[in-house]
Amino acid sequence: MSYRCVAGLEDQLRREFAGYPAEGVLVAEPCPAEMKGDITVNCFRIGRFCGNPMAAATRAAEFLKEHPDVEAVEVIKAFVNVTLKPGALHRDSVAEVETLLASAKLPENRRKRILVEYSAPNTNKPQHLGHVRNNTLGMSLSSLLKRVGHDVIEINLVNDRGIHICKSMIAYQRNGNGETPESTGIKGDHLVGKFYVEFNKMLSAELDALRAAKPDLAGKKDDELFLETELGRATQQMLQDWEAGKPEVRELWTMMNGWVFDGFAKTYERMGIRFEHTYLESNTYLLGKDIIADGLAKGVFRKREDGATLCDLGKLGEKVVLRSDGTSVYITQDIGTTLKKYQDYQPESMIWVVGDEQNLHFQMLFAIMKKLGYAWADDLFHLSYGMVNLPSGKMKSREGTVVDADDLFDEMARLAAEACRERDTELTETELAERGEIIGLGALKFMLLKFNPKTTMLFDPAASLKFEGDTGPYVQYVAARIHSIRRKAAERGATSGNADWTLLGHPAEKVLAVTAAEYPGVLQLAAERRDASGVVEYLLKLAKAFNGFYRECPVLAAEKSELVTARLALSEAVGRIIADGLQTLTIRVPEAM
RNA sequence: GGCCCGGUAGCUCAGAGGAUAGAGCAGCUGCCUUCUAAGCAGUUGGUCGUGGGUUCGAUUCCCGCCCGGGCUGCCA
Repeated sequence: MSYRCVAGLEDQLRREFAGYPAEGVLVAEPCPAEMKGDITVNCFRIGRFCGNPMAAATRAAEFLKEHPDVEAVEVIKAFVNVTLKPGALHRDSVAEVETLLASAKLPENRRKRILVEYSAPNTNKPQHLGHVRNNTLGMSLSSLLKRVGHDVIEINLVNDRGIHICKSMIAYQRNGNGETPESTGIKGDHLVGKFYVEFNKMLSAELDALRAAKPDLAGKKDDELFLETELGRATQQMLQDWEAGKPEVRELWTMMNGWVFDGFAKTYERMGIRFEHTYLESNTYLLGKDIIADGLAKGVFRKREDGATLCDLGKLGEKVVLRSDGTSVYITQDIGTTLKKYQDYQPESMIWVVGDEQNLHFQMLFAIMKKLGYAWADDLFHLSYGMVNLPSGKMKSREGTVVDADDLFDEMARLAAEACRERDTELTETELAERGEIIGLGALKFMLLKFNPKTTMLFDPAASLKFEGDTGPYVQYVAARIHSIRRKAAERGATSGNADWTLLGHPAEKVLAVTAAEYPGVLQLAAERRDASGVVEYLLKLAKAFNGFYRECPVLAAEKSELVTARLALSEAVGRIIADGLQTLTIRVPEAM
């Protein structure tokens, strides 16, 4: 979607200047509010193709002045500010909104099959705000990539085995008294998490006692003393029993993991997440060893004197890929799992949504995959995101300072439902609950997506529970307002058919249309950067432009019926874009607020 | 020590070489018999960490330094 007069200008410049690129370089930008004009053509960008920026601007202004779509042109430095005739402006922006929306799709030859892995929880405790950020980033990125035409496969890789799982199991064995989610009414993941916390308490107590009894150990760290404790040894033994397939351990593990999976399913459902496939680490943790043997034969890896197998990664350093006893390390199974994912789905690109503390790990993983010679290893991407901190500092599971995902959802939904109740006393409890869910969860996701993924963000619960200002509900509110206008228009028999767009020459109408026209470009740029935060910023801008229009230009009370029709058409077009944008971010759109 | 990320208004954050650096919150002023006030209009608030360099032009790119965070295991 582009403005005809700008495309025409580029064609002209191409004829006049031999060096002018075949692919368009001029993008019409919205003209700043304080300047006269609808769109701006920035000729600094094309200066080098046309002599210099000023010459380009002069030539552009000459051409645009004569163009039938153009009402006025003003040149300031190398900026050419163009005032368009309303009919032309709307024709090139919102008049055919379905065409505009469709133009966000990439051409077939640029679409890819992309595997996105995210969430990757452990099954020893419920999910917290950090997971919510991960889940939100992963699902929105997947949705965004699909929106521009890619074939996206969303997968999860659950860490369902290991020493941390055994910790919850040991505590349950000792203190569980046969409790179940059914008998206690506690959501399965929370019940298991309770025993994980209990384990850590018991361990702390034993460590304290140990240090008191043996002063020579007092200076050692908790990790170093783990196997000095009875609890630690029991946990270690349980892990070995699990690996050996000891029936009673496997049985307990299956039961407790089942509880956790039931709990996670509810959390995912509430967020609107559906994975195409969930890999279990208990099935994949042995993968990779055979590849190491191959790599060793090919000379990609080498043996160190002490027997460990390692990979020399130049600037990144050396990475051990097999211990001297021949067992796997973390990266070994990641190598194997990466290959397995490729074999299962043949993606052209793979994305991992994982916290930034694993930046080095992924650099090494990708470097190793390349050294192993896989052609597809050039398109592996770590979507690295920063931690979520609280005003009180970092979240720490052991210190009980985490913000629990389910509790947070409940609180957001409850407050949103309260606000709905104040506005409309007629609503039933069911309706309130539904709206609270849409608005509360929408506000949370929107807030998490507003930040650039890599920034370490601060989550202020008090501020986040407000629904005013640059928030999801602000955008949802515009959707609700538009819906309300449409409903009332329908009641009065007004329609948006055969709109005469030439009537929409009010500055607020033109700004709204110009802003709307930016949407496809915003989606494509966001997808290219693999960062949905641009879409969030854009929706706020569009919603703001609509609110300006809403104030300045009454729709249903316009002076004449033709103007009602045209403004209704503009409102509906904007409503379509807002809904499309929110859905792309996996945020639901309320009909009323 | 080395590598990576960050430092922009009181606070939280946008700004991928371009116009006089933006938004929200907080503060202050107004606006609900008018399509939904979760809204709108206005206003206060800045040596863009710092010192150099490249450029017609630098918050943006390069180098040094300061401050904060992460990583730097035969942990995951």
